[in-house]
Amino acid sequence: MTKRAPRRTDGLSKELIVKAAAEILDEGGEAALTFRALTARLSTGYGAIYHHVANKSDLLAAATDDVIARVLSDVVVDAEPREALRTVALGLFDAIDAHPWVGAQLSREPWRPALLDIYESIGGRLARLDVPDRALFDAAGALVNYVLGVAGQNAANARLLAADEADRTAFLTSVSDRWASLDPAQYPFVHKAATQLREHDDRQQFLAGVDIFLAGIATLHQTPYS
Amino acid sequence: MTKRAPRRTDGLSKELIVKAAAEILDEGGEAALTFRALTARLSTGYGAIYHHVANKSDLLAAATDDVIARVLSDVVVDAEPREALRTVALGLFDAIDAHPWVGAQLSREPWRPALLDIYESIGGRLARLDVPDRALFDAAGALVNYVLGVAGQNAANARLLAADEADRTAFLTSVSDRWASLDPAQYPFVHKAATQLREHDDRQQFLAGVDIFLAGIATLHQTPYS
DNA sequence: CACAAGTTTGGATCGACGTTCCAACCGTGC
DNA sequence: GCACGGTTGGAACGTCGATCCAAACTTGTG
Repeated sequence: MTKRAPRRTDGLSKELIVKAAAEILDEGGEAALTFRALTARLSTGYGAIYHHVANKSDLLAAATDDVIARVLSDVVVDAEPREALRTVALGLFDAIDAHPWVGAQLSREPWRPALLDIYESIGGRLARLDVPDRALFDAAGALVNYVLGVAGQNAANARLLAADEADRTAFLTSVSDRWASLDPAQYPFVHKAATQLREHDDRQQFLAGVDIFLAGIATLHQTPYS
Repeated sequence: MTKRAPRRTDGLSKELIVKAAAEILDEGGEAALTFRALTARLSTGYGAIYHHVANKSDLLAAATDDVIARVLSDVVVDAEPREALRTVALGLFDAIDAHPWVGAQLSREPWRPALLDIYESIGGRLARLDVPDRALFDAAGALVNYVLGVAGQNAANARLLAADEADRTAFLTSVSDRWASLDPAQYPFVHKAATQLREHDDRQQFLAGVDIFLAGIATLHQTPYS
């Protein structure tokens, strides 16, 4: 006669579950989020969780929407558009840097509310930069895709680094050495870039990319579509 | 007494396995590639496959390297750099469009040979565009990340569309309708962009993004780092 | 030609995962 | 005090990647 565990007194809710999921993701990465780990942390069963959440994708999407919404709402509304765009981009970068699983999720299921908000936040501010209407859609898509690309890279890096700073520099020098030892005849660019790879700062490089993009956008007024 | 299946006469090899894996991926998407499906197609056992391949990541990476190497080697070497860059970018786009699993893999494990070749191909041609040395690294990173972002998006779209053209337009109009029905006060940009979303061409939009980056990169000569 | 050593293959098996299903539990209205 | 529906806990199922080992073949050596 095995007794059943006592029923929880406080009610469960989707928010509670999403919060617990985000904690697990932050602590152990994407691989750590399993329904078993969730039931353990919430001391409940599968049934309770599936009653509030459709499936694992739903859970990941909800957690991602949470993070992104927080980032975007933090940006001051009436800042100068060009500066606001850099703030939005950097905010997204930092959030994805702190929660790499967000980056992976954004490039895996891009049709959820989180990406909608990102498009609005970026596209709306581009419009205030006097980007011609016909180019606005393409420009917003390009910038969002650049952010998503960096997001995916960050997530991938976090997946094989244990978020340890010593690991990071060790990894960077090891890759840099491998790049440097490549045949300069076959890989001239990568060979030369090895030094900069070791010394570069992800965040600064990301911002440099945003600036390149913004500079490209600025040329769109002068030379409208032919 | 169950007899063991007869041993295969022709030898297995990593190339053969990678080829079979690529076929399965093209036919059924990423979810279809399982070791069980592989053993069935090659009519062999798990042991034989694991003898030539370390694990599933290794297999996916090898298949991806194959596709990317083929694309990059097709680009004419001595074309005008600016045009060559557009050719490289479009080649990558088309390859990822034809094999969406490549896109997913590139944003999941970006430290493999495939990405190295992409960096070389793009960075090398940027160097011939007289991009200043100090900006070259950032510029190449930006362009590669843009390509990776689009790659991830393409892979995600392919994951929920069955590669059916009718599905695609139906999906596009359905999303477009949802965008159009959003509150214009809360989502002014997305609301307005709904029409262009329905009518847009992924390939052209991708190229427009490449041109924006190239235009931004062109400004780097005139205003060197301060 | 024999036979040992090494390589390649086939498939049983393992543990973990997402998900389904259902009995037990509890609050609420009658 | 009793039925009923929204909730909860956990056993069970099917599938996956991966491991492991014996059988089947190849190669080298005398």
